[in-house]
Amino acid sequence: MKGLSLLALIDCNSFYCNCERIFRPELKDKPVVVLSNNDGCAVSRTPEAKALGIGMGAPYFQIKSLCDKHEVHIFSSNFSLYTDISRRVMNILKSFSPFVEVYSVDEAFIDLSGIDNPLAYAQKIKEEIARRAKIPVAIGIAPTKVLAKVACRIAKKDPQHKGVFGFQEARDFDPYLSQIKVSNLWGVAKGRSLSLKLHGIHHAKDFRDFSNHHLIQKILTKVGRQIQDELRGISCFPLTLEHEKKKEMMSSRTFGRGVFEKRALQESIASHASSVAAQLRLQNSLCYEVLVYVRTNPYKEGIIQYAASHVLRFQRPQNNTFALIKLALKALEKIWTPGLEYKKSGVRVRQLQDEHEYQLSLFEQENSHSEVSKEAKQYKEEMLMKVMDHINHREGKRTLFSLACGTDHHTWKMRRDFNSPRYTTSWYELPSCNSKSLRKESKYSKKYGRPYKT
DNA sequence: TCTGGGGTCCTAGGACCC
DNA sequence: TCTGGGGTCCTAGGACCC
Repeated sequence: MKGLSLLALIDCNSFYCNCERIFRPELKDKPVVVLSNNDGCAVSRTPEAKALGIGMGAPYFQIKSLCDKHEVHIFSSNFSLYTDISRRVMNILKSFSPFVEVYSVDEAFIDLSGIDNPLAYAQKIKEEIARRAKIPVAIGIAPTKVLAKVACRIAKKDPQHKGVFGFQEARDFDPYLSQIKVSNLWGVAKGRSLSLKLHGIHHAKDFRDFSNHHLIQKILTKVGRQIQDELRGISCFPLTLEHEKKKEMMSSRTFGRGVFEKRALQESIASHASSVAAQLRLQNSLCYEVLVYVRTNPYKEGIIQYAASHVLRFQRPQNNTFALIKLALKALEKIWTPGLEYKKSGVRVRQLQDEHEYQLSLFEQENSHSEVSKEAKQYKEEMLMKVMDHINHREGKRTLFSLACGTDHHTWKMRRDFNSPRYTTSWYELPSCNSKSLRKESKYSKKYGRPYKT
Protein backbone atom coordinates (compact mmCIF):
# COMPACT_ATOMS: atom_id res chain seq x y z
CA MET A 1 0.00 0.00 0.00
CA LYS A 2 3.03 2.25 0.18
CA GLY A 3 3.25 4.98 -2.38
CA LEU A 4 -0.49 5.51 -2.28
CA SER A 5 -1.32 9.13 -1.70
CA LEU A 6 -3.18 9.72 1.52
CA LEU A 7 -4.05 12.80 3.45
CA ALA A 8 -5.74 13.76 6.67
CA LEU A 9 -7.93 16.69 7.58
CA ILE A 10 -7.53 17.89 11.14
CA ASP A 11 -10.49 19.99 12.22
CA CYS A 12 -10.71 21.60 15.64
CA ASN A 13 -14.06 21.06 17.30
CA SER A 14 -16.04 24.22 18.11
CA PHE A 15 -12.74 26.01 17.91
CA TYR A 16 -13.48 29.46 19.35
CA CYS A 17 -15.55 27.96 22.18
CA ASN A 18 -12.84 25.50 23.10
CA CYS A 19 -10.24 28.29 23.08
CA GLU A 20 -12.34 30.05 25.71
CA ARG A 21 -12.68 26.82 27.67
CA ILE A 22 -8.92 26.56 28.07
CA PHE A 23 -9.11 29.36 30.60
CA ARG A 24 -12.47 28.29 32.01
CA PRO A 25 -12.13 24.53 32.50
CA GLU A 26 -15.31 24.48 34.53
CA LEU A 27 -17.20 25.06 31.27
CA LYS A 28 -16.43 21.54 30.07
CA ASP A 29 -19.67 19.87 28.94
CA LYS A 30 -21.54 23.16 29.37
CA PRO A 31 -23.15 25.00 26.45
CA VAL A 32 -20.86 27.77 25.18
CA VAL A 33 -21.36 30.26 22.35
CA VAL A 34 -18.92 32.80 20.89
CA LEU A 35 -20.41 35.83 19.17
CA SER A 36 -19.20 37.75 16.14
CA ASN A 37 -18.14 41.36 15.97
CA ASN A 38 -20.55 43.77 17.72
CA ASP A 39 -21.95 40.64 19.42
CA GLY A 40 -24.09 40.30 16.32
CA CYS A 41 -24.51 36.58 15.90
CA ALA A 42 -23.27 33.16 16.99
CA VAL A 43 -20.13 32.07 15.14
CA SER A 44 -19.04 29.15 17.29
CA ARG A 45 -21.15 26.77 19.35
CA THR A 46 -20.33 23.72 21.42
CA PRO A 47 -22.39 20.54 20.80
CA GLU A 48 -24.34 21.31 23.99
CA ALA A 49 -25.33 24.70 22.56
CA LYS A 50 -26.16 23.19 19.16
CA ALA A 51 -28.43 20.69 20.93
CA LEU A 52 -30.44 23.61 22.26
CA GLY A 53 -31.19 24.64 18.71
CA ILE A 54 -28.72 27.50 18.38
CA GLY A 55 -27.85 27.64 14.70
CA MET A 56 -24.68 28.84 13.03
CA GLY A 57 -24.93 32.58 12.43
CA ALA A 58 -28.05 32.92 14.55
CA PRO A 59 -28.58 36.58 15.53
CA TYR A 60 -27.92 37.02 19.20
CA PHE A 61 -31.10 38.98 19.90
CA GLN A 62 -33.11 36.02 18.62
CA ILE A 63 -31.41 33.42 20.81
CA LYS A 64 -30.85 35.57 23.88
CA SER A 65 -33.84 34.34 25.86
CA LEU A 66 -32.99 30.73 24.98
CA CYS A 67 -29.44 31.29 26.19
CA ASP A 68 -30.62 32.88 29.43
CA LYS A 69 -33.02 30.04 30.08
CA HIS A 70 -30.40 27.31 29.64
CA GLU A 71 -27.53 29.22 31.15
CA VAL A 72 -25.50 29.22 27.96
CA HIS A 73 -22.12 30.85 28.48
CA ILE A 74 -21.70 33.68 26.01
CA PHE A 75 -18.38 35.18 24.92
CA SER A 76 -17.54 38.12 22.69
CA SER A 77 -14.92 37.06 20.18
CA ASN A 78 -11.23 37.40 20.98
CA PHE A 79 -9.51 36.81 17.68
CA SER A 80 -5.97 37.42 18.82
CA LEU A 81 -6.40 34.58 21.31
CA TYR A 82 -7.79 32.24 18.67
CA THR A 83 -4.96 33.03 16.27
CA ASP A 84 -2.43 32.29 18.96
CA ILE A 85 -3.97 28.94 19.89
CA SER A 86 -4.28 28.10 16.22
CA ARG A 87 -0.57 28.65 15.73
CA ARG A 88 0.16 26.27 18.58
CA VAL A 89 -2.01 23.56 17.07
CA MET A 90 -0.37 23.96 13.66
CA ASN A 91 3.08 23.75 15.20
CA ILE A 92 2.18 20.45 16.84
CA LEU A 93 1.01 19.17 13.45
CA LYS A 94 4.31 20.16 11.91
CA SER A 95 6.05 17.84 14.35
CA PHE A 96 4.07 14.96 12.85
CA SER A 97 4.45 15.74 9.17
CA PRO A 98 6.58 18.15 7.17
CA PHE A 99 3.69 18.56 4.73
CA VAL A 100 1.09 20.68 6.46
CA GLU A 101 -1.37 22.92 4.66
CA VAL A 102 -2.98 25.39 7.02
CA TYR A 103 -6.41 25.72 5.46
CA SER A 104 -8.03 28.03 7.98
CA VAL A 105 -7.71 29.10 11.58
CA ASP A 106 -9.09 25.75 12.76
CA GLU A 107 -8.34 23.33 9.93
CA ALA A 108 -5.29 21.81 8.33
CA PHE A 109 -4.50 19.09 5.84
CA ILE A 110 -1.42 16.93 6.30
CA ASP A 111 0.16 14.31 4.09
CA LEU A 112 0.02 10.79 5.51
CA SER A 113 1.37 8.94 2.48
CA GLY A 114 3.57 6.05 3.46
CA ILE A 115 2.41 5.90 7.07
CA ASP A 116 1.92 2.28 8.11
CA ASN A 117 -1.15 2.62 10.27
CA PRO A 118 -2.77 5.96 9.47
CA LEU A 119 -5.67 5.56 11.89
CA ALA A 120 -3.38 4.86 14.83
CA TYR A 121 -1.11 7.70 13.76
CA ALA A 122 -4.04 10.10 13.60
CA GLN A 123 -5.17 9.00 17.02
CA LYS A 124 -1.73 9.89 18.32
CA ILE A 125 -1.96 13.33 16.70
CA LYS A 126 -5.35 13.89 18.26
CA GLU A 127 -4.07 12.96 21.72
CA GLU A 128 -1.01 15.13 21.38
CA ILE A 129 -3.06 18.20 20.40
CA ALA A 130 -5.43 17.57 23.30
CA ARG A 131 -2.51 17.23 25.68
CA ARG A 132 -0.36 20.13 24.54
CA ALA A 133 -2.86 22.65 23.16
CA LYS A 134 -5.94 21.53 25.11
CA ILE A 135 -8.01 21.55 21.94
CA PRO A 136 -10.18 18.60 20.88
CA VAL A 137 -9.99 17.76 17.18
CA ALA A 138 -11.59 15.39 14.70
CA ILE A 139 -9.49 13.79 11.98
CA GLY A 140 -10.64 12.46 8.61
CA ILE A 141 -8.35 10.33 6.46
CA ALA A 142 -8.81 9.78 2.72
CA PRO A 143 -7.04 9.89 -0.63
CA THR A 144 -8.54 13.30 -1.54
CA LYS A 145 -9.52 16.50 0.24
CA VAL A 146 -13.26 16.22 -0.45
CA LEU A 147 -13.31 12.65 0.90
CA ALA A 148 -11.22 13.71 3.90
CA LYS A 149 -13.89 16.31 4.62
CA VAL A 150 -16.53 13.58 4.44
CA ALA A 151 -14.46 11.35 6.71
CA CYS A 152 -13.95 14.14 9.19
CA ARG A 153 -17.66 14.78 9.31
CA ILE A 154 -18.31 11.13 10.11
CA ALA A 155 -15.57 11.21 12.75
CA LYS A 156 -17.34 14.12 14.42
CA LYS A 157 -20.89 12.84 14.18
CA ASP A 158 -20.43 9.22 15.17
CA PRO A 159 -18.96 8.79 18.68
CA GLN A 160 -17.94 5.18 18.06
CA HIS A 161 -15.03 6.37 15.89
CA LYS A 162 -13.57 8.41 18.75
CA GLY A 163 -12.89 11.39 16.53
CA VAL A 164 -10.81 9.62 13.90
CA PHE A 165 -12.22 8.04 10.76
CA GLY A 166 -11.15 7.27 7.24
CA PHE A 167 -10.09 4.90 4.52
CA GLN A 168 -7.15 4.51 2.22
CA GLU A 169 -9.31 3.72 -0.82
CA ALA A 170 -12.09 5.86 -2.25
CA ARG A 171 -14.42 2.89 -2.86
CA ASP A 172 -14.52 2.10 0.85
CA PHE A 173 -16.53 5.28 1.30
CA ASP A 174 -19.40 3.94 -0.84
CA PRO A 175 -21.76 2.91 1.97
CA TYR A 176 -21.26 6.31 3.62
CA LEU A 177 -21.72 8.44 0.53
CA SER A 178 -25.30 7.31 0.14
CA GLN A 179 -25.98 8.65 3.63
CA ILE A 180 -24.35 12.06 3.23
CA LYS A 181 -26.61 14.80 1.91
CA VAL A 182 -25.26 16.62 -1.09
CA SER A 183 -25.63 19.95 0.73
CA ASN A 184 -23.09 18.70 3.27
CA LEU A 185 -20.40 18.27 0.64
CA TRP A 186 -17.55 20.73 0.55
CA GLY A 187 -18.29 23.33 -2.12
CA VAL A 188 -22.01 22.62 -2.38
CA ALA A 189 -24.03 25.07 -0.36
CA LYS A 190 -27.74 25.66 -0.13
CA GLY A 191 -28.22 27.41 -3.45
CA ARG A 192 -26.48 24.79 -5.53
CA SER A 193 -27.88 21.85 -3.60
CA LEU A 194 -31.40 23.08 -4.36
CA SER A 195 -30.62 23.06 -8.07
CA LEU A 196 -29.17 19.56 -7.77
CA LYS A 197 -32.28 18.31 -5.99
CA LEU A 198 -34.37 19.41 -8.95
CA HIS A 199 -32.48 16.78 -10.94
CA GLY A 200 -32.95 14.05 -8.38
CA ILE A 201 -29.52 14.41 -6.78
CA HIS A 202 -29.99 14.14 -3.04
CA HIS A 203 -26.97 12.32 -1.67
CA ALA A 204 -23.24 12.45 -2.26
CA LYS A 205 -23.38 9.13 -4.09
CA ASP A 206 -26.07 10.39 -6.51
CA PHE A 207 -23.86 13.34 -7.21
CA ARG A 208 -20.72 11.31 -7.75
CA ASP A 209 -22.48 8.98 -10.21
CA PHE A 210 -24.36 11.69 -12.11
CA SER A 211 -22.99 11.60 -15.62
CA ASN A 212 -24.48 14.69 -17.28
CA HIS A 213 -21.29 16.72 -17.25
CA HIS A 214 -22.83 19.64 -19.02
CA LEU A 215 -25.48 20.06 -16.33
CA ILE A 216 -22.96 19.76 -13.49
CA GLN A 217 -20.85 22.42 -15.17
CA LYS A 218 -23.90 24.66 -15.45
CA ILE A 219 -25.02 24.30 -11.85
CA LEU A 220 -21.72 24.07 -10.03
CA THR A 221 -19.21 25.47 -12.53
CA LYS A 222 -15.89 23.82 -13.07
CA VAL A 223 -15.53 23.15 -9.38
CA GLY A 224 -18.47 20.72 -9.50
CA ARG A 225 -16.62 18.44 -11.87
CA GLN A 226 -13.59 18.55 -9.63
CA ILE A 227 -15.66 17.63 -6.56
CA GLN A 228 -17.05 14.66 -8.49
CA ASP A 229 -13.56 13.48 -9.34
CA GLU A 230 -12.41 13.91 -5.77
CA LEU A 231 -15.32 11.74 -4.60
CA ARG A 232 -14.04 9.07 -6.97
CA GLY A 233 -10.59 9.28 -5.43
CA ILE A 234 -8.99 11.42 -8.13
CA SER A 235 -7.21 14.33 -6.53
CA CYS A 236 -8.01 17.75 -7.99
CA PHE A 237 -7.06 19.93 -5.05
CA PRO A 238 -3.51 18.99 -4.12
CA LEU A 239 -1.86 20.09 -0.90
CA THR A 240 -0.44 23.58 -1.18
CA LEU A 241 2.48 23.49 1.13
CA GLU A 242 4.17 26.81 0.80
CA HIS A 243 2.59 29.80 2.35
CA GLU A 244 1.02 31.49 -0.62
CA LYS A 245 0.47 35.18 -0.74
CA LYS A 246 -3.02 36.57 -0.54
CA LYS A 247 -4.56 37.58 -3.84
CA GLU A 248 -7.12 39.96 -2.41
CA MET A 249 -7.44 41.67 0.91
CA MET A 250 -10.25 43.46 2.59
CA SER A 251 -11.18 45.29 5.70
CA SER A 252 -14.83 45.88 6.50
CA ARG A 253 -17.06 46.33 9.47
CA THR A 254 -20.68 46.85 10.31
CA PHE A 255 -21.37 49.93 12.38
CA GLY A 256 -22.75 49.42 15.85
CA ARG A 257 -25.63 51.65 14.85
CA GLY A 258 -26.80 53.29 11.68
CA VAL A 259 -24.61 56.09 10.33
CA PHE A 260 -25.98 59.12 8.53
CA GLU A 261 -23.08 61.54 8.37
CA LYS A 262 -20.65 61.59 5.51
CA ARG A 263 -17.85 62.42 7.89
CA ALA A 264 -18.33 59.17 9.82
CA LEU A 265 -18.34 57.18 6.60
CA GLN A 266 -15.15 58.87 5.46
CA GLU A 267 -13.48 58.07 8.73
CA SER A 268 -14.40 54.41 8.50
CA ILE A 269 -13.16 54.17 4.91
CA ALA A 270 -9.89 55.87 5.79
CA SER A 271 -9.37 53.46 8.63
CA HIS A 272 -10.10 50.43 6.45
CA ALA A 273 -7.76 51.74 3.76
CA SER A 274 -4.98 52.19 6.26
CA SER A 275 -5.51 48.71 7.66
CA VAL A 276 -5.38 47.19 4.20
CA ALA A 277 -2.23 49.14 3.35
CA ALA A 278 -0.55 47.71 6.43
CA GLN A 279 -1.61 44.20 5.42
CA LEU A 280 -0.17 44.78 1.96
CA ARG A 281 3.18 45.85 3.36
CA LEU A 282 3.21 42.86 5.66
CA GLN A 283 3.38 40.48 2.71
CA ASN A 284 5.37 42.85 0.49
CA SER A 285 2.56 43.38 -1.97
CA LEU A 286 1.34 46.34 -3.94
CA CYS A 287 -2.15 46.77 -5.30
CA TYR A 288 -3.52 48.25 -8.47
CA GLU A 289 -7.17 48.29 -7.59
CA VAL A 290 -9.08 49.69 -4.64
CA LEU A 291 -12.75 48.89 -4.17
CA VAL A 292 -14.86 50.82 -1.71
CA TYR A 293 -18.34 49.74 -0.74
CA VAL A 294 -21.10 50.89 1.53
CA ARG A 295 -24.51 49.54 2.28
CA THR A 296 -27.56 50.13 4.39
CA ASN A 297 -29.03 47.56 6.74
CA PRO A 298 -30.75 44.90 4.58
CA TYR A 299 -32.55 43.46 7.58
CA LYS A 300 -34.18 46.71 8.55
CA GLU A 301 -37.57 47.31 7.06
CA GLY A 302 -39.07 50.64 6.17
CA ILE A 303 -35.84 52.36 5.17
CA ILE A 304 -34.44 53.08 1.73
CA GLN A 305 -32.08 50.25 0.84
CA TYR A 306 -28.82 51.03 -0.90
CA ALA A 307 -25.69 49.06 -1.67
CA ALA A 308 -22.96 50.37 -3.91
CA SER A 309 -19.32 49.87 -4.69
CA HIS A 310 -16.81 51.70 -6.77
CA VAL A 311 -13.40 50.71 -8.03
CA LEU A 312 -10.49 53.02 -8.74
CA ARG A 313 -7.06 52.10 -10.06
CA PHE A 314 -3.59 53.36 -9.35
CA GLN A 315 -1.36 54.22 -12.27
CA ARG A 316 1.42 52.38 -10.55
CA PRO A 317 0.77 49.86 -7.79
CA GLN A 318 0.90 51.09 -4.22
CA ASN A 319 0.93 50.02 -0.61
CA ASN A 320 1.36 53.46 0.82
CA THR A 321 -1.20 54.25 3.50
CA PHE A 322 -1.80 57.81 2.38
CA ALA A 323 -2.11 56.90 -1.27
CA LEU A 324 -4.67 54.23 -0.43
CA ILE A 325 -6.68 56.52 1.80
CA LYS A 326 -6.70 59.20 -0.85
CA LEU A 327 -7.91 56.88 -3.57
CA ALA A 328 -10.45 55.17 -1.32
CA LEU A 329 -11.97 58.50 -0.32
CA LYS A 330 -12.14 59.49 -3.96
CA ALA A 331 -14.03 56.29 -4.69
CA LEU A 332 -16.36 56.97 -1.76
CA GLU A 333 -17.29 60.28 -3.35
CA LYS A 334 -18.67 58.36 -6.33
CA ILE A 335 -21.11 56.31 -4.28
CA TRP A 336 -21.91 58.57 -1.37
CA THR A 337 -25.59 59.40 -1.30
CA PRO A 338 -26.93 61.68 1.41
CA GLY A 339 -29.98 60.98 3.53
CA LEU A 340 -29.42 57.26 3.96
CA GLU A 341 -28.80 55.19 7.05
CA TYR A 342 -25.55 53.31 6.42
CA LYS A 343 -24.75 50.12 8.29
CA LYS A 344 -21.58 48.75 6.76
CA SER A 345 -18.54 49.91 4.87
CA GLY A 346 -15.40 48.31 3.57
CA VAL A 347 -12.29 48.54 1.43
CA ARG A 348 -11.08 45.71 -0.74
CA VAL A 349 -7.86 45.61 -2.74
CA ARG A 350 -7.35 43.46 -5.80
CA GLN A 351 -4.76 42.81 -8.44
CA LEU A 352 -1.91 42.53 -6.04
CA GLN A 353 1.63 42.39 -7.20
CA ASP A 354 4.77 41.39 -5.44
CA GLU A 355 6.68 44.52 -4.52
CA HIS A 356 10.08 43.21 -5.50
CA GLU A 357 8.84 41.76 -8.74
CA TYR A 358 7.45 45.13 -9.63
CA GLN A 359 10.69 46.86 -8.81
CA LEU A 360 12.63 44.36 -10.84
CA SER A 361 10.31 44.88 -13.76
CA LEU A 362 11.13 48.57 -13.57
CA PHE A 363 14.82 47.79 -13.61
CA GLU A 364 14.34 45.67 -16.67
CA GLN A 365 12.29 48.36 -18.27
CA GLU A 366 14.96 50.85 -17.49
CA ASN A 367 17.71 48.66 -18.83
CA SER A 368 15.93 48.08 -22.10
CA HIS A 369 15.53 51.79 -22.81
CA SER A 370 18.22 54.36 -22.92
CA GLU A 371 16.03 56.90 -21.22
CA VAL A 372 15.52 56.29 -17.54
CA SER A 373 11.98 56.99 -16.50
CA LYS A 374 11.52 59.12 -13.46
CA GLU A 375 9.34 56.49 -11.92
CA ALA A 376 11.91 53.75 -12.37
CA LYS A 377 14.58 55.92 -10.88
CA GLN A 378 12.47 56.69 -7.88
CA TYR A 379 11.83 53.02 -7.31
CA LYS A 380 15.44 52.18 -7.62
CA GLU A 381 16.21 54.68 -4.93
CA GLU A 382 13.49 53.35 -2.68
CA MET A 383 14.80 49.86 -3.07
CA LEU A 384 18.30 50.92 -2.35
CA MET A 385 17.11 52.64 0.77
CA LYS A 386 15.58 49.39 1.84
CA VAL A 387 18.76 47.52 1.35
CA MET A 388 20.52 50.24 3.24
CA ASP A 389 18.19 49.60 6.14
CA HIS A 390 19.42 46.06 6.24
CA ILE A 391 23.06 46.92 6.11
CA ASN A 392 22.82 49.86 8.38
CA HIS A 393 25.03 48.25 10.96
CA ARG A 394 27.94 48.39 8.57
CA GLU A 395 28.30 52.04 9.24
CA GLY A 396 31.13 53.70 7.41
CA LYS A 397 31.99 50.61 5.47
CA ARG A 398 31.60 50.02 1.84
CA THR A 399 29.24 47.17 1.21
CA LEU A 400 28.44 45.18 -1.83
CA PHE A 401 25.35 43.31 -2.70
CA SER A 402 24.28 41.57 -5.84
CA LEU A 403 20.86 41.39 -7.26
CA ALA A 404 19.45 38.73 -9.54
CA CYS A 405 17.39 40.42 -12.17
CA GLY A 406 15.68 38.19 -14.69
CA THR A 407 18.30 36.06 -16.34
CA ASP A 408 20.90 38.77 -16.07
CA HIS A 409 22.95 39.46 -13.05
CA HIS A 410 23.38 43.05 -12.05
CA THR A 411 25.77 44.04 -9.37
CA TRP A 412 25.35 47.20 -7.43
CA LYS A 413 28.07 48.72 -5.41
CA MET A 414 26.97 50.84 -2.52
CA ARG A 415 28.59 53.06 -0.02
CA ARG A 416 27.33 54.90 2.96
CA ASP A 417 29.00 58.03 4.10
CA PHE A 418 29.21 57.74 7.83
CA ASN A 419 29.91 61.40 8.28
CA SER A 420 26.48 62.28 7.08
CA PRO A 421 23.45 61.93 9.34
CA ARG A 422 21.41 60.89 6.33
CA TYR A 423 21.85 58.13 3.89
CA THR A 424 24.07 59.34 1.15
CA THR A 425 24.43 56.31 -0.95
CA SER A 426 26.57 56.30 -3.96
CA TRP A 427 26.05 53.38 -6.21
CA TYR A 428 26.70 52.26 -9.68
CA GLU A 429 26.06 49.23 -11.73
CA LEU A 430 28.85 46.97 -12.86
CA PRO A 431 28.52 46.16 -16.54
CA SER A 432 28.06 42.49 -15.81
CA CYS A 433 28.69 40.12 -13.02
CA ASN A 434 31.47 38.14 -14.58
CA SER A 435 33.91 36.14 -12.57
CA LYS A 436 36.67 38.68 -13.01
CA SER A 437 34.73 41.54 -11.52
CA LEU A 438 33.47 39.26 -8.77
CA ARG A 439 36.99 38.33 -7.84
CA LYS A 440 37.95 41.94 -7.75
CA GLU A 441 34.98 42.68 -5.57
CA SER A 442 35.71 39.85 -3.22
CA LYS A 443 39.15 41.22 -2.56
CA TYR A 444 37.51 44.53 -2.00
CA SER A 445 34.96 42.99 0.35
CA LYS A 446 37.63 41.25 2.32
CA LYS A 447 39.03 44.58 3.21
CA TYR A 448 35.78 46.36 3.92
CA GLY A 449 33.37 43.64 4.90
CA ARG A 450 31.48 40.69 3.50
CA PRO A 451 29.26 41.19 0.49
CA TYR A 452 25.61 41.55 1.20
CA LYS A 453 23.51 39.34 -1.01
CA THR A 454 19.84 39.56 -1.76
C1' DT B 1 -35.05 48.09 -43.02
C1' DC B 2 -30.92 45.23 -43.00
C1' DT B 3 -25.32 46.52 -39.48
C1' DG B 4 -19.27 40.60 -39.52
C1' DG B 5 -17.38 37.31 -36.54
C1' DG B 6 -14.13 35.41 -33.80
C1' DG B 7 -10.82 36.06 -30.52
C1' DT B 8 -8.76 37.97 -26.05
C1' DC B 9 -8.75 40.55 -21.99
C1' DC B 10 -10.82 42.70 -18.12
C1' DT B 11 -14.04 43.42 -14.45
C1' DA B 12 -18.13 43.17 -11.48
C1' DG B 13 -20.30 40.40 -8.80
C1' DG B 14 -22.00 35.94 -7.15
C1' DA B 15 -21.38 31.46 -4.73
C1' DC B 16 -19.00 29.40 -1.55
C1' DC B 17 -15.72 28.56 2.40
C1' DC B 18 -14.36 28.99 7.52
C1' DT C 1 -33.39 48.23 19.34
C1' DC C 2 -30.20 44.12 17.97
C1' DT C 3 -28.31 39.98 11.95
C1' DG C 4 -19.75 39.00 11.17
C1' DG C 5 -15.46 39.42 8.61
C1' DG C 6 -11.99 37.86 5.52
C1' DG C 7 -10.95 35.14 1.99
C1' DT C 8 -10.93 32.22 -2.99
C1' DC C 9 -12.54 31.08 -7.32
C1' DC C 10 -15.46 31.30 -11.22
C1' DT C 11 -18.27 33.22 -14.99
C1' DA C 12 -21.06 36.37 -17.85
C1' DG C 13 -20.71 39.86 -20.53
C1' DG C 14 -18.68 44.19 -22.09
C1' DA C 15 -14.73 46.42 -24.41
C1' DC C 16 -11.71 46.05 -27.74
C1' DC C 17 -9.10 44.32 -31.73
C1' DC C 18 -8.41 42.80 -36.44
